[in-house]
Amino acid sequence: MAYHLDKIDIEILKMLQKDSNRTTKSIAAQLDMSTSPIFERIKKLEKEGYIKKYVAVLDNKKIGLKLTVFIGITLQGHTRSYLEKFVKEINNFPEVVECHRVSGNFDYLLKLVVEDIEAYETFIITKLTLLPYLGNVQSLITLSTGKETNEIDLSSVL
Amino acid sequence: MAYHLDKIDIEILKMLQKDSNRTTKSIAAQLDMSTSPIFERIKKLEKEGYIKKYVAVLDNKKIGLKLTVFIGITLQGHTRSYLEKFVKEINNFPEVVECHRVSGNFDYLLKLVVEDIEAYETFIITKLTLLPYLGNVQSLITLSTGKETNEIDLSSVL
DNA sequence: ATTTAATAAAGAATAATATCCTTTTAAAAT
DNA sequence: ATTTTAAAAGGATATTATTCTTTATTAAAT
Repeated sequence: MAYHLDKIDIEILKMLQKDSNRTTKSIAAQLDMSTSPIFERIKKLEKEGYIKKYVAVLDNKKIGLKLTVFIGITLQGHTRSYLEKFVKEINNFPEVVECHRVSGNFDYLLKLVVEDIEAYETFIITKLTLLPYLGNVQSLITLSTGKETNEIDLSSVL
Repeated sequence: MAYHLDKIDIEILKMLQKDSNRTTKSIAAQLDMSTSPIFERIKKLEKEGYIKKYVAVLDNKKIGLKLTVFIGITLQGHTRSYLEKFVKEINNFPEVVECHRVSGNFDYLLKLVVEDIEAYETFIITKLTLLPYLGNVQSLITLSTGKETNEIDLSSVL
């Protein structure tokens, strides 16, 4: 039987996806509760998989990875085994942070984070175009980013 | 004068962007150091902005947000003030997790996380299409996601 | 309505970690 | 060689996470 999120769980998730270093004490204070139920709820949310992990969010640009690129890709073949192989290969490329199979004008949409245009081109030449069955490839180079977060909208849940 | 990252800093960042709940003790052990320099380095990485924040990564689907959509948008006008207004409006939409100004076939690329197709359509009708100067709008509906992370490739840095 | 059972919260005690401070080491510069 | 600087080590303290026990609340059953 599946565990169901209640209003308090949602509030906890909202806080933790904004700042996971919040202490149980501070969360408890905000929700007018004691620390134990907060602690237990968080543990349950982790165990049940609602919280997948805790990570540090880095400043890409400051660290030297100044370029984000989206790449739309169409494939020439669409056999199941090939699609799986394609995704598997893509997963080995550390520059690729996202890979989505999509409907619409492309088969796949990739998101890359790299140092600069040169690193991008190197990726295309030495990695991407070596994959077989590659069809059309169209890149969207990011000029500026107006919003970039991982925070999902929990207000619509429940 | 800017602070410069050395090999140890990079190693710390690698660990923390995989799992920010690692204790300084555990990081220190892995790097064969004592806890104090690790602690001080982390504080410096935070203060200098290399680490922007710590967040919990949630399981979108499990929580009920089952659909990711990318939307390519072209605008009819391109005055500076309008572009700024556009981004500002977009920032108020909690469904939108990313908004990039791009070169290529679109002016903007958005990433949305919503409950389902219905929520997506509601967004389009009640929010997106109300924005003025909107040109072409093209959606890529995610069918499946082969990779989705925030981990950037630090092996290329330094 | 009353009792029972089950669940969640509260409160207190302990263990582990973060945080701070002082000392030591190592490296660089004079 | 000596001085100066920065980083690391080591230890002490304050917070927090974690565990356990008790209390309260709710729902179910009689």
